[in-house]
Amino acid sequence: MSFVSSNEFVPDSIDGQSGHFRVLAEHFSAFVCLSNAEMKLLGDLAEAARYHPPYRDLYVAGASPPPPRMIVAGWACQYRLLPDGHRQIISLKLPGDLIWPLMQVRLPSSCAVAALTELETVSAQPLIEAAASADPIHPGLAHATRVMAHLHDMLLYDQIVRLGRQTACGRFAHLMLELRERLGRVGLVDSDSFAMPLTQDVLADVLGFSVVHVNRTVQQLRRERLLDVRNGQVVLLQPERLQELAGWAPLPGLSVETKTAKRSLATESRTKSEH
Amino acid sequence: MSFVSSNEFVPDSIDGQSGHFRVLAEHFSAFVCLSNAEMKLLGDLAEAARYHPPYRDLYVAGASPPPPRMIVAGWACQYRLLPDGHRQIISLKLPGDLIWPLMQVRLPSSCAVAALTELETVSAQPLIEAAASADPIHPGLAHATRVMAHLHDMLLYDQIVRLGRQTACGRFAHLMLELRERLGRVGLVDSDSFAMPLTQDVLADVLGFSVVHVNRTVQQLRRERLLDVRNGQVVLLQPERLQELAGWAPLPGLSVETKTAKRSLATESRTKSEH
DNA sequence: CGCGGTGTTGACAACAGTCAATTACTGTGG
DNA sequence: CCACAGTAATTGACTGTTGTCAACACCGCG
Repeated sequence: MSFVSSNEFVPDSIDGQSGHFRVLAEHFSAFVCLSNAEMKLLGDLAEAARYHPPYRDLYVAGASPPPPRMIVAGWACQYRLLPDGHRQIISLKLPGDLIWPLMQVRLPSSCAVAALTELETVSAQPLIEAAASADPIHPGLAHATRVMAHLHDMLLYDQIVRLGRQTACGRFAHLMLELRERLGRVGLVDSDSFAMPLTQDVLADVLGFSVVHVNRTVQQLRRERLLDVRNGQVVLLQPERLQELAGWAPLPGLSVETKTAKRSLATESRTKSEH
Repeated sequence: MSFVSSNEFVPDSIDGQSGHFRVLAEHFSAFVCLSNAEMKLLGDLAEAARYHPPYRDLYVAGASPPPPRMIVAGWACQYRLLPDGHRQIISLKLPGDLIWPLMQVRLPSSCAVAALTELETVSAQPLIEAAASADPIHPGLAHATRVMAHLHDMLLYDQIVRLGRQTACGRFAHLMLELRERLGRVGLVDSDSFAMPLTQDVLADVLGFSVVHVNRTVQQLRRERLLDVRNGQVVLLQPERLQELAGWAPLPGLSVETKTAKRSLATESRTKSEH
């Protein structure tokens, strides 16, 4: 899988096939130790990448779900259009991500999926089948795929918290921290810096802002020397302060459990007198 | 299952056991036709309801997930607390809903779960097992459970769109329409009116508002005679106008497919010149 | 009767969207 | 090499929305 096969239907190969395998291998290895047979399966998948041009819909809301695929290069998103013309991006899909998380049942989704950049995907059918099986041939792939599905849900929760309860800067910082973590799992982060091929227009639809306000927020974070976003490159200048600003907490169960004081709803004392 | 068994650990029985069975049966029947054996299984489950007092945590974020349970009476919610003391409710859990949607793998969730009212739940273990099995003994239960999991994801998408891109009134109206639909599936809606046992404080944390703004929004909708919320009872006065206001679209695949003009991201023309 | 929780209201300030214009960057063709 | 067009980023002015604070009304309950 280290050779680059002829790719006649791949106008601009974003990355070599070996890069595709690397993404898959790194992403799965982040959750589980794979056997040689499982590695080989990923290698086989990586050889049959399919190209998708940028800004093209991969799935239209309400349609019958196509066979599942996994991104090996490029970014995509899941989004919804409102009658008034507004768009909300539900989630960003990065290399290593499954495009349709819905694996339990083949029902149409209320969200469309579109490529945000040039995109290359491979079939995820074997992974889905492994994860659905009670006694899978490839237990490592099965487990990792289930973990990824769980992580997808956690990301949706994060997105809800961002949109519902965070300030502009906190929202932006939180998203950048999420991207660093996710891209880090597939080896696309280099010392708190990573490529983010999103226009401010797209960022606005992720964060629930107007384009202008995305810009204002970037300016402010830049002025305060917390992070820099420029030419599709993000640099986290002060990750610790960003985490504080964003109320960032690492996902439980993946890294070490943080023993921060957990306040329950019952004992919640968000009363007026507290301030 | 029509008799009411002695319930010593149920201080205030919200509803008889037969009511519990009714909720389960109606919810599953909304998606699939159940066999007699499957009905019997639900009946057995309904007899062993467990009581939870209001405003008590059922699950603390980061903890190891307990065995899955399904609500048969009362409301609960999944929520997250931020370091600054703010709370965001991720999703509301109504009668018929699974409390932990995460069925693929037993990993800790980043969100806590709390009862919002007096609550009664039954074990959902048989349902989870059926849904996980490739060749389940109870195919109806299996399929319905998978559909519910899918619906849970769709609800998260709706929540994201509400928080990200809808106006205050639209947000509120959208939530009320969602509740009508969900409660309608378990027979808890009576001609566009239903019980909603939520304080405005809780609504604020669902909708990402301040309490004051929830109140303002309710007032406005009431003034415009679109809906009325009073004493824990919601009345949708003009459902059609509310749907328009909320940009409401029925979920694809469940009811008839609406053939509204779908605009793709690629052909999107939300340009400046359009206005 | 007083108390605590909830709902309601008004005043004010902070935040965020809209509009419109300008600048920066890119690739194209001459 | 430059002019040009098109996209993206940036900025300022203004408006509308939403949060905060503070006070008050209502209600069930002891």
